[in-house]
Amino acid sequence: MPAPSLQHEIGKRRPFEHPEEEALLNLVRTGAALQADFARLLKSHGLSDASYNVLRILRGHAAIIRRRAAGRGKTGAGDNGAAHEAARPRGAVPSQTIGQEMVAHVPDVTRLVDRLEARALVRRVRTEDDRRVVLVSITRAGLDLLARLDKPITDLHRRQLAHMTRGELATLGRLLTKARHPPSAPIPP
Amino acid sequence: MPAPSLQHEIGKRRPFEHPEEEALLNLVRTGAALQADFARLLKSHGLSDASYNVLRILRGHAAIIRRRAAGRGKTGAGDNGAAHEAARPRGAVPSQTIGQEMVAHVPDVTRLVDRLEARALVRRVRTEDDRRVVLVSITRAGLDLLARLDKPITDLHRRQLAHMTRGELATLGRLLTKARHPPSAPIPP
DNA sequence: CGTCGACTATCGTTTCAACGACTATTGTTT
DNA sequence: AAACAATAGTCGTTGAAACGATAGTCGACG
Repeated sequence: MPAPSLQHEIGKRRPFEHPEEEALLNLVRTGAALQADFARLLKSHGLSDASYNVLRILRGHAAIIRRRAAGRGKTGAGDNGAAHEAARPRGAVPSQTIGQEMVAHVPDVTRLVDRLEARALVRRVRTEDDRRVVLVSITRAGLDLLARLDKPITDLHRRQLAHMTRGELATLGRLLTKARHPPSAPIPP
Repeated sequence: MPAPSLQHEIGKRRPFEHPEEEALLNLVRTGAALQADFARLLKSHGLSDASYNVLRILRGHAAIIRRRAAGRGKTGAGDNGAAHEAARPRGAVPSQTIGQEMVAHVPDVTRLVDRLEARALVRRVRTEDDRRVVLVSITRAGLDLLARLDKPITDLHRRQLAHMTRGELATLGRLLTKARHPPSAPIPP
């Protein structure tokens, strides 16, 4: 069965006037469809897209600390080397950093962290240095949840595009990156 | 300036293990970024993505009626031929149809139509035939709003992908369509 | 040393989406 | 014809996103 045309798919009665419009709609729809499956998987574990993103960021920073410590040898330098998650969490990042690294700009990290903290997936700690900032770090429970999600997510991703060849994926990636980065400045507000 | 790699863009520290994962993330992110500009344009006119979609659907159905009437000659057959928007609206569709034709599945068309009706962009009418169904049709104000949006939207779309060649757009479109339609059944619930 | 300006995070509020329960109406079955 | 199931839409409620205003804190500067 050949793939149905986009025009037919959305019940459009007139063909597209410009190839840019068709490609754009195609791109947005495809992205949304693929992400919908992803979001459904997350929701089955009680996570939204944004909250999952926060957890991933926090795990990433925790991993940095862990790698650095490992590189310096078993005995941690400077921060000392408590074996398990200490009261002073390693890999804690200010809320602001979370907001910057998120895929979708979320103007209210506080509420997001609130909900995660209520479920004990993250932890909040105030620093002595700068009492304005609140450091957020992922807890053991949060790491466990992510670990449980890793395999299903990888499987889903690979399954979603399993029917594409390596060459197609490479071409697609190249074109997407180019599409996202116009030579001129991004669209003005 | 070469396009920055996706890996660097999201602050990822490890390269992607599988090309599928990278392509997928790239696809989702690109679609979201492009749609964000679109949503911003809509919002500047007080419309959300979903409400715009509803209006487009209604206009599409109104256009069908208009085209049919024109094909049959000036004197409309069956539905009669009032010149301007009559009290009994042409091109009215049940709410259920709207829900089916929308790009994103919205489980509550009622509220969506509520808000549009409150702004006099659509109109609700009950049929005599089946008193359960509510027919929705677009008003003159709704058509005007859409008309005002048409050009900016087309411009935006073309601008967003203006730096791609025809060949690239064609290839991108083909790969996207293939990506969205795996040979196997879609991802199960 | 006190004040001003910039910054960080939180909170109040409004708006919207999602899920489910519920009412009204139609067609079907016996 | 009466009971039944199926359908179309509405409504209540919960949860989350968006926007703006606010309080607390730090650094610089007079």
